[in-house]
Amino acid sequence: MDGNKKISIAVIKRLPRYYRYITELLENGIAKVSSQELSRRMNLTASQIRQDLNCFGGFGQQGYGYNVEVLHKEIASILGIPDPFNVIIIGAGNMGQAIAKYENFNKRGFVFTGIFDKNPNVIGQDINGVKVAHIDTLEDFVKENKTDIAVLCIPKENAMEIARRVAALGIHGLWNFSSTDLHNIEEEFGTVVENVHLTDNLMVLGYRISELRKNGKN
Amino acid sequence: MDGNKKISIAVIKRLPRYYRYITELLENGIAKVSSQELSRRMNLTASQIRQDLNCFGGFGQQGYGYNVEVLHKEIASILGIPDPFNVIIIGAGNMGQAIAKYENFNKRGFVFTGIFDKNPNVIGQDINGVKVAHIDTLEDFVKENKTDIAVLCIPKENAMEIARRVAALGIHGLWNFSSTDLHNIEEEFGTVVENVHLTDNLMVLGYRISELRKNGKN
DNA sequence: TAGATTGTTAATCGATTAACAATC
DNA sequence: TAGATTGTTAATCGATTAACAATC
Repeated sequence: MDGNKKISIAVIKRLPRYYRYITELLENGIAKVSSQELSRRMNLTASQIRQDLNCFGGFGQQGYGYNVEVLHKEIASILGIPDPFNVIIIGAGNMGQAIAKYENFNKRGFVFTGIFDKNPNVIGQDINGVKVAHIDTLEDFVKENKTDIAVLCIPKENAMEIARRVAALGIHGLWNFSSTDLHNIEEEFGTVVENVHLTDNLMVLGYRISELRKNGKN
Repeated sequence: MDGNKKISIAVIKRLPRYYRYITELLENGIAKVSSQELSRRMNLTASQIRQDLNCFGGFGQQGYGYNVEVLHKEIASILGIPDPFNVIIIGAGNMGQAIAKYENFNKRGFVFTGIFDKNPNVIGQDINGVKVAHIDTLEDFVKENKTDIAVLCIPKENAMEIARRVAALGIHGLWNFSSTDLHNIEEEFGTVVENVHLTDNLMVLGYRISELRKNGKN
């Protein structure tokens, strides 16, 4: 009765990208798109696009293709954009501040509601309309303000402790920028964790450059 | 004669994570580790660890396991850590500055050498020991200073133009933070591109939270 | 109706896991 | 030598691609 056919993470990771392309088509006033046309633009196979979209429903029409407006609305709804997530940031250092000021998140249904730190020098400072609060006021804040996601922009040494504190408050999503893995948080608290291991990603780039030079050059 | 068995990207993406764990073992003075012990710590199968490491060589020893110091050195070498990459940043906005100030990159062999912008208000400003230069001086800078990687921290509207400009200068790696795909750059210039689509990643988190609430709660 | 394009099943490909012989 | 654990081959699993009947 619940139709849970468990969609694979590979498909889910492609959704935001579909959303970007469909939004662009919509903004350019393009009314319909076929899987073939979209495959050309996105550099995917048409087959994969049809498979992916069909995980969520038959949004297309045989002989016609996909109505861009319909598809845009459907993907937005799948991604939960219609009702926004409230986001707090833990750590008002360089990365925390950069995220707080990043305007794109708003457009995608993420609302920045609070930022916390333990450093007295930044507490009270205004960042994108929100005052940095002391980390010890976190619990009170979350009790009074619906909070969906906490962004961890803190050194890895404190990451685990803060993650447990945040998860214990019933916050359902953790966006982890501290370069460490948050073991057992998902299992223990049922909190969802997404990691942004920037250094890891940069190292992959480094590896690929080395390969390129080894193979391409000589 | 070149032993190019083409290592899959899935394996390469795990390398930095292996490196983190091995570094930790090394710092804790642990001399040896078996694939089983590592699998427990990293939450991977021992089989996968052995397969992965064997793509690059037989670093272990039957009946013993892996010598941590050896393994650390080998992975570092695979990732090109021994000889550093010079990195410039294009765009001195919030994200560009956060990256410029991020200390972890240094430890992993990435050296911040320049930062460029077109906004007169930030040009000349000192960021982590480097002065923001005008984007028009980019070409001269690269001619005089070996540059391996350019980080794009600019709005998506300018991303493609700047990417082509950077690639045309012979810079081999592009780390793209502008939320757009840099079509054809790899093919046309032979430049390696790694994308950090932060908003995409955040949207995946949003999706997973929605699923959690739908399935877990009722 | 004829043409186009989806939705969906089947075939292929690649990545992960299991098993075990080699060997320290 | 006996025990442990790798390196490596084979089996399994899952994701992508191809094919085509359904249908607009």
